[in-house]
Amino acid sequence: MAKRQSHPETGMAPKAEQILQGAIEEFLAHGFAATSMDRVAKTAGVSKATLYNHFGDKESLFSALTEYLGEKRILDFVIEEPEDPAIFLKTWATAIFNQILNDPELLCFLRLIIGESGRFPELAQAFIRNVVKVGINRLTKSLESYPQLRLADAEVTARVIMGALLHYLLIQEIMHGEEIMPMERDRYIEGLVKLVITD
Amino acid sequence: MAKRQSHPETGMAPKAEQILQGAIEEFLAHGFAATSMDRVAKTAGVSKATLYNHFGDKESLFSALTEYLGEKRILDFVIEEPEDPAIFLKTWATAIFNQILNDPELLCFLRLIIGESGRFPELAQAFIRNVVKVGINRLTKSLESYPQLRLADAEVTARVIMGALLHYLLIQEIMHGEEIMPMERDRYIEGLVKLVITD
DNA sequence: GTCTATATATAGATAGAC
DNA sequence: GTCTATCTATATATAGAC
Repeated sequence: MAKRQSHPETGMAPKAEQILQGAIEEFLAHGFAATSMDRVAKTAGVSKATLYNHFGDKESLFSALTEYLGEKRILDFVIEEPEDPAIFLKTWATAIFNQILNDPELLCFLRLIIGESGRFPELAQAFIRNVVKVGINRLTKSLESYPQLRLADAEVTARVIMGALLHYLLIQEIMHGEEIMPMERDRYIEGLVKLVITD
Repeated sequence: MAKRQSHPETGMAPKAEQILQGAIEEFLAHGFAATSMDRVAKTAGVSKATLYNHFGDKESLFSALTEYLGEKRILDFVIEEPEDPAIFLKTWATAIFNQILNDPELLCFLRLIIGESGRFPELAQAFIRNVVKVGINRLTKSLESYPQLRLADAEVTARVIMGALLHYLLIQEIMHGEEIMPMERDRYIEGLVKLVITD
């Protein structure tokens, strides 16, 4: 019987997983350039040589990390689609807000991937392909399943809704604007739903 | 008669202005941590000592830079408000899109201020106070001047519209998603306007 | 595979001449 | 005020023992 050498879910060697966890903590907190490999090694509890042995260099480690986090956090929300589109929208928005706002790691990941999109355009594009596009396509399909909404352009509507979500997260949470431009979550969701529901 | 020692508009010493221009180029391209003071000095065409003489340290230089850029780029658009709100919205959105999309420096500034909002929360907050909040307040006022829109919540509507704008800029331009999720600007504006205009 | 110790480059910041 | 030259710390990355 062989010894277990890889994680049953991620298929990763235990040491690699351990390194990645340390790397996530450091990179999410400080960004790419301000994170040193010394600190990653220390946080992960391994030596620097081990770190370099598993991931060739700093950029490769960072790529592996964003890939890992991008795959875990899919915005591909599947919720029931009740008859009333207003209820659907409110339920959907509330669920996705709660999920993201209770996941500070995801908020930091968003900041990171945006902030590094100049140096690492391919990573930002992977995020768009695997997360943003999937989520918007799913929402577009859902919107299209409600013909009574009489939407002129479902995809644009889906993008606007995602944009509203993003705006809230970016201003209130990521950029620390809560006290400067306070806005209650329920009021925001309510207003957004009413904007989409034309009656 | 005294020699002219400061810029007539910014009130800055010529050398300080020169340094700032070099700093803008470097910081916008590489972010805070990845930008070295050596490179800033070289790009600005001064020695490192001169640089430190004008701006005490790297963080102070960065703060001065974000303040400078934040004051120049106010999203406080004042356009005429025609009778038809649909025309107003379309004109407003088109103008602001054109302004921002033709200003790559502003796009990089957005990326920068978001990316560094972890290390420099106060700078992000200053940006929100001086740029985002002002712009949203102005738009809210404009929306309120059209009672025929019968908006349930003008401020939320203004935020959603700004969010739609931001989403487009972020996905298409800043994160290089143009080829992955193509979307024509006019189609997007059209759809956004139709969403707000309930008829 | 994992460690300690180290090589080499470059960072932020300053001293001292002019 | 501005420069050249330099200090000190720390960065990425690797060599070599085990």
